[in-house]
Amino acid sequence: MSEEDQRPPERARRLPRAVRERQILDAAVQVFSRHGYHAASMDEISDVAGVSKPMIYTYLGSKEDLFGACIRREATRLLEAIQAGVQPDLPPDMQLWHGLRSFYRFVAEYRESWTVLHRQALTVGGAFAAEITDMRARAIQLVAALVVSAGTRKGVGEQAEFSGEGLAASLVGGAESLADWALDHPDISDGVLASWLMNLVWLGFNDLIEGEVWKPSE
Amino acid sequence: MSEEDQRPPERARRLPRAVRERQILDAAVQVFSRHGYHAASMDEISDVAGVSKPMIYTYLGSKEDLFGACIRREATRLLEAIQAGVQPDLPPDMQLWHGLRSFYRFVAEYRESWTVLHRQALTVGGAFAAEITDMRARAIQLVAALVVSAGTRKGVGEQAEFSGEGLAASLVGGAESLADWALDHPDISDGVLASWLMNLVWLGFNDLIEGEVWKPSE
DNA sequence: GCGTAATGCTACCCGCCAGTAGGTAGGCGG
DNA sequence: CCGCCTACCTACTGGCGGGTAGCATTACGC
Repeated sequence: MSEEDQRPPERARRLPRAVRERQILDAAVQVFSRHGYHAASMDEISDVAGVSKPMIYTYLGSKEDLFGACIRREATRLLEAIQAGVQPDLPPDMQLWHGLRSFYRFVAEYRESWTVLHRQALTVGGAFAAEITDMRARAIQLVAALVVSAGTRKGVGEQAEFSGEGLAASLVGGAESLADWALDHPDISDGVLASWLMNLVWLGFNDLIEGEVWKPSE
Repeated sequence: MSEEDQRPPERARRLPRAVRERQILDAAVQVFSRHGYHAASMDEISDVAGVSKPMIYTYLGSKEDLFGACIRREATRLLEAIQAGVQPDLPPDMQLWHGLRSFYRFVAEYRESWTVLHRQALTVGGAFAAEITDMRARAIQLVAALVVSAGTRKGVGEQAEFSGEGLAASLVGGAESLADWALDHPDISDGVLASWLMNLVWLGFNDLIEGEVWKPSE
């Protein structure tokens, strides 16, 4: 055996900073999504990224900074994915339909991003929890606006049984929960998932069991 | 100043084991709900409980054991609270209504229990996540049974647009999410919360914006 | 070639925290 | 008043993991 064979197994060497940063962020999202913020170790992240630990610190700062960078990148991805799918000039139900489809497509494709944002981010006390809560609140406001616009279009104001924000909160939560459920049922398409939710919230059980069906109006 | 004044501030002494265990569990739930499993320290728990650390280990075992004990106690409490409220011989919508009310009453009264069960338990990998997921799955199955019974009663089978389990998952998720939302709006009564959700899932937006209202059939 | 800056590493420090060793004190039967 | 058990404590250890000091190596401009 010559010493030539002894070269270590092809660890990519001397890459530009931007590329390394992306590798690190990818690894971090993966590890954070598996273990959560506190149980994740910088050593494991550096390992998965194929990079030594000091690199992470020189490029992206402390563990908290790194987590923040992950959260912000994935949150941006998610919001952009949804906004790319929605068309503002459609009627409310069709807007909701497209938003939901984009959302479920995103969750299926980037399940680790979703896990970090949904499950792990809230468990880190302080600034991040606030940031995530804020983002979620904005999503709820958005849906609430949709709901209220659907309502006022028909001339219905606020009543005791009809709070836009409360309804939007349940709807968003229902969508999120169905996303979690779908993680364990990967064979169900985003269209079907969105369809279930549309039928539930737009028609309600009462109409569903009468045989009515909501369908996207071409 | 006599030495009499120097006695340490009345830390209750020589209590029977059962009482101490309850104190410890109460403290643990409180601390876990604030910081999550990993960020919570046994020192803080022992401090809050008014007990030294070795007591916890002799009475309740390791940190993981302690967390398990918390989870199981609170889960039992929650399930019993809900089952106490529900009456099996009522029609499906009224069963759901009573279950929801009990649920929201519980969350309002024991918000720390709810936080531990809902937010923190999933972040501990391994056996607990599975345990919680199982419990949640049972809840979903229960609701699914309710939904399907409401459906078959009307002669509706499974269709592409109507999956009992998927619908139940979104419903349970919506209920949980609304519970979280309600934690920030403590002035809203459990009845109102349950009412919103009933109107959403039983009637749907389409009927709601037409002015229809679901009310408990007393 | 040759400085210089960017890329990248090994090897360490140190604080925090789960878990424990070993001892004290109060009640209780005799 | 004497053993003895149970309740309870102070004070420690061992290691895990965030963070860093200091050095090696390559690219690149001139």
